[in-house]
Amino acid sequence: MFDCQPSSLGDRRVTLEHLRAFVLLAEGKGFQQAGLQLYRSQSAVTQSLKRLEDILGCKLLERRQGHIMGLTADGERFLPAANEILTRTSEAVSAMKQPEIAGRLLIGVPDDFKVVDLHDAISRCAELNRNLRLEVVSALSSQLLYQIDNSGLDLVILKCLEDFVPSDKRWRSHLLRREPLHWVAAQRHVFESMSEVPLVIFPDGCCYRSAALLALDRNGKHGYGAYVSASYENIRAAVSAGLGIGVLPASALANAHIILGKQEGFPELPMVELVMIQATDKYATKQLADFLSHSATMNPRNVNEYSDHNVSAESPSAGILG
Amino acid sequence: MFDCQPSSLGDRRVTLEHLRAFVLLAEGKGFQQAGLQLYRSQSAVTQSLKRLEDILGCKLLERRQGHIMGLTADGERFLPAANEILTRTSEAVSAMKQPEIAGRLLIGVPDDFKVVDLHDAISRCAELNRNLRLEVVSALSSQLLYQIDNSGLDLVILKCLEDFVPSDKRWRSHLLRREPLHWVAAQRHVFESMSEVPLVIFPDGCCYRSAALLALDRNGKHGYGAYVSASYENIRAAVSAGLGIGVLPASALANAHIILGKQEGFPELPMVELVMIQATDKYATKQLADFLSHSATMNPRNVNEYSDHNVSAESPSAGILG
DNA sequence: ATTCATAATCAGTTAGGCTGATTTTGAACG
DNA sequence: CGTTCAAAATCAGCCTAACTGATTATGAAT
Repeated sequence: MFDCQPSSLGDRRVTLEHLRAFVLLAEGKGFQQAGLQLYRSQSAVTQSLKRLEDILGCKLLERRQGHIMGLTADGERFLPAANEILTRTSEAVSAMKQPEIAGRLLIGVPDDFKVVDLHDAISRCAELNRNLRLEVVSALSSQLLYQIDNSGLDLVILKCLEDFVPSDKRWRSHLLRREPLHWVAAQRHVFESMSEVPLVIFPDGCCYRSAALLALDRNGKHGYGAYVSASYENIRAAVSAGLGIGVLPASALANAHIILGKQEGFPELPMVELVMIQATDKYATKQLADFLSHSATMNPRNVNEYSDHNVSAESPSAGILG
Repeated sequence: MFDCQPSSLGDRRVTLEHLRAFVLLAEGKGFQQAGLQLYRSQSAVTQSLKRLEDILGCKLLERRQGHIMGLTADGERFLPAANEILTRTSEAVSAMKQPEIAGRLLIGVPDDFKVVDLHDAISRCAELNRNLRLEVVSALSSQLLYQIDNSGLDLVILKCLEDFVPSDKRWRSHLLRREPLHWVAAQRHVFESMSEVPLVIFPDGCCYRSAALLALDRNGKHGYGAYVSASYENIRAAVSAGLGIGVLPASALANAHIILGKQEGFPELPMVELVMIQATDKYATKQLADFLSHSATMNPRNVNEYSDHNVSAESPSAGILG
């Protein structure tokens, strides 16, 4: 009965399952869908979240009864922590399931990609394997590929277009993430009406850039770099400021951005992929690859968080404003 | 049946209760004792740990069947992660139980105390309360006390002797930690045989220092600073190197250190306390104080970790001292 | 209004985990 | 060596938290 002793162990009533339910629900797919992923009934998910809310003493989900819902302010506050806890647990457990990773490994990561999550995952891996020495090299995706043979990289993570995924038979590669590429801008533009397209774009060698130029070419249009930067922050800011039309993957959109699609006459862009390549066949390389590919950090769910509060991007929270 | 789907949610079989059992057991108090703290039977704890070990696929505890036991290498690897997960969960949950902390608070922390844990807790608090702006000021404990009135500090954490705990009625204070102070050295020394005592000690203003000098005084001995430093690292190293006799709290001992007690004729030292004082009566100050005092980081269990592997500090290795 | 899609509710069932008793183990004695 | 002791492992039965399935409630869309 007195379940709530103030022991240093925290409130023992919350379980990881509660957090999982919440995190899944926070994606806004609904109770039914969440239940499917948890191998539980819709009813169970409902009760689970209710229990969690009871324990925390606050509502987490905004439910305008009936259809869809968004997160409450409290929910928004709790979500990052819940994700963090689940990620750490998942990583710690899977790290224990295999022998300790030891040795020295060289990792190549793209410097034109949002890599903070990646860095977190790498550092947690090092924490769980104290005898593992990791060295990270950062370069443009296009260059990393060439460096594999020269620089003795063990594991390489790079982004590329679905049309051109490097598939050397010597290497094992894993698809970490896959998402659509979009034309984005601050306001609506009509493709046909533009003679030249002012692009807000990454430097030469970036595959987003080549995809964009190729697509324009095919449609007999000419694009020019109105704003070029290797930093996501800058690119997003430039697009928001209306300096031109950007080319960004779904996860990198700021909420001020508008997607230019068929209606505006823009050609379709290919999917982009984040690929991990095992360049050496050391056992430790394989282990590290396993760790990273299983890491929840690589999960698209954790991707869509930016500096600006990207609250419930797809729920009708607009209602609050109007 | 197929409980182990490789979903991004991790292995759903592990529960926080498993981790709690493990963490408690890792302290080496035994299954019975752990059960008591968990309000469970010894049998339940045994089964819980067994299940965890089954799931992880490795043994965590070294059990020389019958009596006491230590951690296996795997257990050693898992413990920090388990602690981290429990700490974060506990903090996140208790943070949600109260309204968000907002505002700007000034915290004073002692710079002559091992404060990394404290810093971690503070930064996690800031993460859970994005509208809270925390500013940390570091100073000697003795100085912090005087600064309360001048510097507008909201919350002050300082160490002091049990004999002199500042207890102004205007302030609410919490005891965070309490532990014995010891004379320590690299080898055995006999108190009586020393004319002057070479001390490895913190600078003037440190309460360990005053406690030591007072104790020597009462016994008609004279001490001098053979090595003075404000850094714990330096102090420990100097003691290990045999430069003199140190005065350290239990949690700050390196494992090469020997405690000099009654047998050697050394006088008893007072207990030292880590005290937190609410200097302003803002609501946010109270909330922050609650957060920090409930934080598992403040738990003595998490304290005893130093650079050198301080494995099983109080298991039968105590025999070394006696 | 009707339909549809979804979430909430409720009662009955189930299974995971707990308890309490018992057995096993190893250490400490004489 | 056998005895005693303390602590962990094992086991069978039980209990409760949580799940299921059916039903109801709700709001949006037509």
